[in-house]
Amino acid sequence: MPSKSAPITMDAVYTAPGYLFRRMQQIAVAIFVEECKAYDLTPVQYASLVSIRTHPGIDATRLSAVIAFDRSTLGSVIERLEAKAYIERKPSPGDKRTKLLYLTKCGAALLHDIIPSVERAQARMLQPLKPADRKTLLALLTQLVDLNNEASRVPLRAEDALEHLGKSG
Amino acid sequence: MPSKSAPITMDAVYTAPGYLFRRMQQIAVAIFVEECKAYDLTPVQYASLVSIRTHPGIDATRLSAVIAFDRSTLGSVIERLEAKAYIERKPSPGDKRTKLLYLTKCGAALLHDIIPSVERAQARMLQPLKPADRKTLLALLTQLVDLNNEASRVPLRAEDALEHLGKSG
DNA sequence: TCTCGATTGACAGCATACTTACAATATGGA
DNA sequence: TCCATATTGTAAGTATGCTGTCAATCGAGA
Repeated sequence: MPSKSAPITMDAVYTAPGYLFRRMQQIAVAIFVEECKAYDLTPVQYASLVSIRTHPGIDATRLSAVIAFDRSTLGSVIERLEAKAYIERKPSPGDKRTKLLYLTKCGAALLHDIIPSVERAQARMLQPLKPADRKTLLALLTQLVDLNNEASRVPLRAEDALEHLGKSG
Repeated sequence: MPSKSAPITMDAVYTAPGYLFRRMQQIAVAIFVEECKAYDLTPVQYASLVSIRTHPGIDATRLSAVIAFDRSTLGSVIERLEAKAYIERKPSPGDKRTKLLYLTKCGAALLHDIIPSVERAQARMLQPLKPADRKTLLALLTQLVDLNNEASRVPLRAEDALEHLGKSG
């Protein structure tokens, strides 16, 4: 029975998974922003651009499902990307409510140019670990994120992206 | 069957460490908030309370170093904790600039009561993994966060907390 | 066809998380 | 002592990330 130490020490924080996930996310964003400084693009904006490129003509709601990103927040992200002329919003011919998203030439060029920086950032995040440990961590994290998908407020729904192609198939 | 895959697929996002860290952080916060719903306390507020309890009379700047939390953001966190009467701010006798932070009786009681919920939340985050994998993931993550400490905008400085006890040593 | 429930984008509001800037204060060296 | 420099809390501004709500619109069933 440790009588000298306080009933609750900082270990209750430092060793908690939630704290480590928060710290790691902070670090990951800091590294990403630093590597991509020249392009003034955030991780979320990058993920949005990649998704729109992969699914041209996707609407905002489906995009939010594809990157597991809150629908409300995504509105302002799209706004900023449109302001920077990286994407275009066009009214849907079939549905007056939705606006379809497309990459502009400028956005496609940016995406092409930024890839080396993004890859450098992703590599830097794991660099302190031994190569074998990097693989292990990524595998466990992929597994955990997948198995916990429904626990998040905005579960990933990758298959939603296909719906705008037609719902027959 | 859709057309051929685009030059950049969503894998560029889904398999990136940064994306996995962001997802896992989202999930962790969602689980924490859900488990602690009855107490209306966020993860950051919880970490702040534990730190103030461990280091009574700490000031805001040092607190930010102890939980690796941005100094500016911490201001509003402290404000909210004070508004809920969980902590008190008292002017420092020696330094007119700083305000010292103390847990109130109400705050101490809350901290005592919320612990089971917090532990349930932390357990739930890793629950989908096998016990051995949980240990591995935590160990690798702890290592990675520590080795990447300087990469974050607000590096953890746990030893800073001791300074308010006197700088003679 | 008409109406009810669901969907969509927009908005307001709260809580992190960061940047820069600023005034008040403290500290160390000339 | 005086002054340059540093620290502290605060604030404004930007960007996630979530909760609600709302009007417009759509779709399905009576």
